[in-house]
Amino acid sequence: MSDPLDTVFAALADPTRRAILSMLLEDDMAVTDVAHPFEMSLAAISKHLVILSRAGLITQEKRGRVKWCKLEPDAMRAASIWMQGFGQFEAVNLDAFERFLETELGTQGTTDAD
Amino acid sequence: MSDPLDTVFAALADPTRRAILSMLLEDDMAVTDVAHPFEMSLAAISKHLVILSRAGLITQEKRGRVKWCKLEPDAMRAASIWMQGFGQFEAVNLDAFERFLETELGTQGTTDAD
DNA sequence: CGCACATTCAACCAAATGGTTGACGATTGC
DNA sequence: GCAATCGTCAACCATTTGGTTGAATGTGCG
Repeated sequence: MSDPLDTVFAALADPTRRAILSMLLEDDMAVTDVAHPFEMSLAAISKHLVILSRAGLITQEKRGRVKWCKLEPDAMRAASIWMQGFGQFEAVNLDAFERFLETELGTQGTTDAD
Repeated sequence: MSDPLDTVFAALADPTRRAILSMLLEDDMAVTDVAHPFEMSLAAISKHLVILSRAGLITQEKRGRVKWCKLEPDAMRAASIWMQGFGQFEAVNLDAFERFLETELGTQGTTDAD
């Protein structure tokens, strides 16, 4: 798994990780807070974050005892461009995108973070 | 793994499968011909094709004893749109795309189909 | 100092992945 | 009809993945 496309696509193949990325779209977050909405141990989330990190999709910066996670959307460029070569997709159809994001976020079962 | 994004991204995470998709970009192909450039058994390729099929990225039609594989780029739309929500990537930058496809194809070790 | 908190490490586990080989069911062509 | 070809199936294997728990490390706070 040396090709960056391998690691990026593999990282995106897991719904938990995609949900984490969606959360980080709103704001940087501490590991504990990332973990909060999921019904899964902190250690499991920590592993997911490592995978996202290795794929370059997030960066983590430790401030004090808290490690902050920051989305790095540029890591998706290569993968996005690769995919677009197949479909010659036009520029983002924002309506479709919004419906999609809603569906995606709405079906995670993780949405009722209080 | 019921979410279509799961299956599409997972399918794309493997370099052999991405190479197959690139090959199908040029033309429909029979399973045996898809397998030819790879140093791997026909059965292995057959499995990869099942995965691509289940992800909707290809369709297969049996004509006689030959099964033809056809690229279905529309299956990437959802995933592509999902990704674009993160980066607001512009529509295909063709230069960048071509460099990428070249890199991608050039690093597969699958290019010397005779 | 000493405890509570934030995060990772280590060991472990079940299930999935990516590959192999060999047998098998269709189909075609001599 | 029979042999060769196309492709999948089944069984098997090693490795990876995604999760668990419990201990360890590092940091802040009263």
